[in-house]
Amino acid sequence: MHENFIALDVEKRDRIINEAMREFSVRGYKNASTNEIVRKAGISKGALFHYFASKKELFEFLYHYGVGFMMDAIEPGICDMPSDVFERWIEFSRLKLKVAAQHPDLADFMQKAFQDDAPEARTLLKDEFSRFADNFSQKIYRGIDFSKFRQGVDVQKALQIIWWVLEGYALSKQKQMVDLARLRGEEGFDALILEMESYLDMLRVSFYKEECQA
Amino acid sequence: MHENFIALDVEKRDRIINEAMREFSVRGYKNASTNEIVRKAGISKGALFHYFASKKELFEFLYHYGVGFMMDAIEPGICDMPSDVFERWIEFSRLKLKVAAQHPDLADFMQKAFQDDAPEARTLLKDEFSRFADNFSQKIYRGIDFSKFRQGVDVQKALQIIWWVLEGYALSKQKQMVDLARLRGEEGFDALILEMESYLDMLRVSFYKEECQA
DNA sequence: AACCTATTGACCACACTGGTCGGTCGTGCT
DNA sequence: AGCACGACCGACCAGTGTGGTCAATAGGTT
Repeated sequence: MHENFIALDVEKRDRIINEAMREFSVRGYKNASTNEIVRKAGISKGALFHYFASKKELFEFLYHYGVGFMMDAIEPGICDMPSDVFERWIEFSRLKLKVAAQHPDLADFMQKAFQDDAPEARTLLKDEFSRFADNFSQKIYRGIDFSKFRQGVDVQKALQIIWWVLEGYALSKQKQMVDLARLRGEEGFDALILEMESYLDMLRVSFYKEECQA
Repeated sequence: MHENFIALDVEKRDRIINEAMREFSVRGYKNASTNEIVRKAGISKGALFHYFASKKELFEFLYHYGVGFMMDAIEPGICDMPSDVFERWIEFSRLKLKVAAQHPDLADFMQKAFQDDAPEARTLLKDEFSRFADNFSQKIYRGIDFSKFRQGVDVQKALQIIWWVLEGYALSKQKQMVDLARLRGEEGFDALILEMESYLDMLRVSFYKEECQA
């Protein structure tokens, strides 16, 4: 269907993808305006509908593209994850935050698209994402070394707390992340990850047996 | 300005307030439709513009009303808060969650209204909310008993963690809260608060000196 | 020249907007 | 009864923005 589009110059194609994703994520499927997309992407209305038969098809392409992108970005990094929850989840968060910092439009789009309630946006593609998410949640929860936890600690609750702290940190630094990634690249980003680890270290002391806190 | 509206039958007035808040919160200021509001509230178009001179004025009324409501709901409960962070913040969360469970439209509206980027929605009223928020953050942070924390614990980070856990819990149970509040009232709600406390207890053990964990 | 394809942007019918206004109706006063 | 009043109604308005179309064009290749 989208041979025309795929054959496009990479720069132009990426510009269209980015602007379209941004528009969809900011205004939702229904209120997203194709006029606005073509204006921001610097192409003509006709061109957009030359590449994609309809708004819906554009959305579906973006969704498919987004899932694929996320897969490629995260999958290789989580093949063999350590059995230590902290190490594992920090690594996972690092990967996730890196994508979110380097491709904020794409990350926003995927998040919002998943919870968009316009019927046109609620297509079979959700299944695609679900499979992808299930795959991940397996890799995230399967094979954690529970023996490191102190006796008397409710492990399920401990995991939940660790997760909330990771999410909380990520959320609180979201905007900073994007700016930092743009201005300073790796190093500024790594400093934030380090700070995130310092929060988790406090939990490690709390939840792990003393001999497991190395 | 809104004497007509205020003089209205309470039931009708609340219906309009609720539906209007819901519409604004789900679609944002700009995309909210007065047609939809009157339809859902079961009044005529003429009536709405009889009560409020314009869409903007309706929004401002709702905002003002919302701030007042929150004040009345939370203020009395946080006058004399305990110096123990856990007790204090649990109580605060309880109050906040209760409002959110019993008046979800209002809670959503206040949250979304504050971050709406339509210029009409970014009025001086933000100041009103800011003052209200400052007032709260004082009551929340001022006079906490830091002496209970173990030596070597970074208190600022500990507070942050506690906060993230409270937020995380609230977010994860959001939908459940609304249903539970509607179906079972107090008791179901209290069970959730109890569960929330159990998470915090784990942190109390971690962060507090042993003699302060009673 | 002739042909081809990618691209343009003026244009379409239409959906829907916030707001208006002539009119209806119930109520209370004279 | 006649009258005035004000709450309320909903058809209607001009305006805006929509997704999508299509004749015209630009630019390259033969």
